[in-house]
Amino acid sequence: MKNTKKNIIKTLEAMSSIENLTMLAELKEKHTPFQMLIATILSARAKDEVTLPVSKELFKKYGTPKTLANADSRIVKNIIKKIGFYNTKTKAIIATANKIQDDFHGHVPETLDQLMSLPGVGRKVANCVLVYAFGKNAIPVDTHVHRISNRLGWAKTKTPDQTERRLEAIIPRKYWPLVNETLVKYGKTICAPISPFCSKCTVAVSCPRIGVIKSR
DNA sequence: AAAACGGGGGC
DNA sequence: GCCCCAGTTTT
Repeated sequence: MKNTKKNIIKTLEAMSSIENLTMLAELKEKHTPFQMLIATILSARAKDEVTLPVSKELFKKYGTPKTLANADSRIVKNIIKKIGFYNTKTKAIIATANKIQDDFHGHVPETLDQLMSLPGVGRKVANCVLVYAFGKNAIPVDTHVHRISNRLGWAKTKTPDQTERRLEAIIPRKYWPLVNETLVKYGKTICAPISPFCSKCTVAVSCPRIGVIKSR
């Protein structure tokens, strides 16, 4: 099957049959943009089942830029310890809270460049905040999106950055926010990194199986 | 381009 | 006990 825009949209719709929301889509319901930002920073290379409860626990004490900016790093470190990379992440989220206070009047910025200027925020986290916290058009590319895009032949790329450019070129803007949500859900369940459940994949017919890229 | 950061969950 | 996990920063 050729990678026309119509076919890609059809494939995305076919993959969206999975009913569970991603962690970020779930968090969106009851959390502020600042809390979405912090939870997204914390989620890097960590599992949702750990990140979710830890984030909620953190927000009980430090749920605003003001409170987190002035937090005791030892207490924060202890709360988020289970996530891993906790030294780095503690420093990052406190510094980010301070920068939001000092440079952005206490509000999470809404542009990609400004978000990426925050400590601990790279392109993926910034794009996630744009999509999940502010409802803007962007395509956050994590390992799931990168892996599946390459398996399906939508992209033949080495880096997530290249994948993002490619997807933005071949997918109409109005579908951009769906790409991350759909592919992450699909990647967690069917199109797994190591042993994908191809027998249960509803879009296998569209999958050229151009090699199986490494999990990381 | 490669290394460092990391505890917890799954098997 | 070993491997993996919604990346980012530093070397």
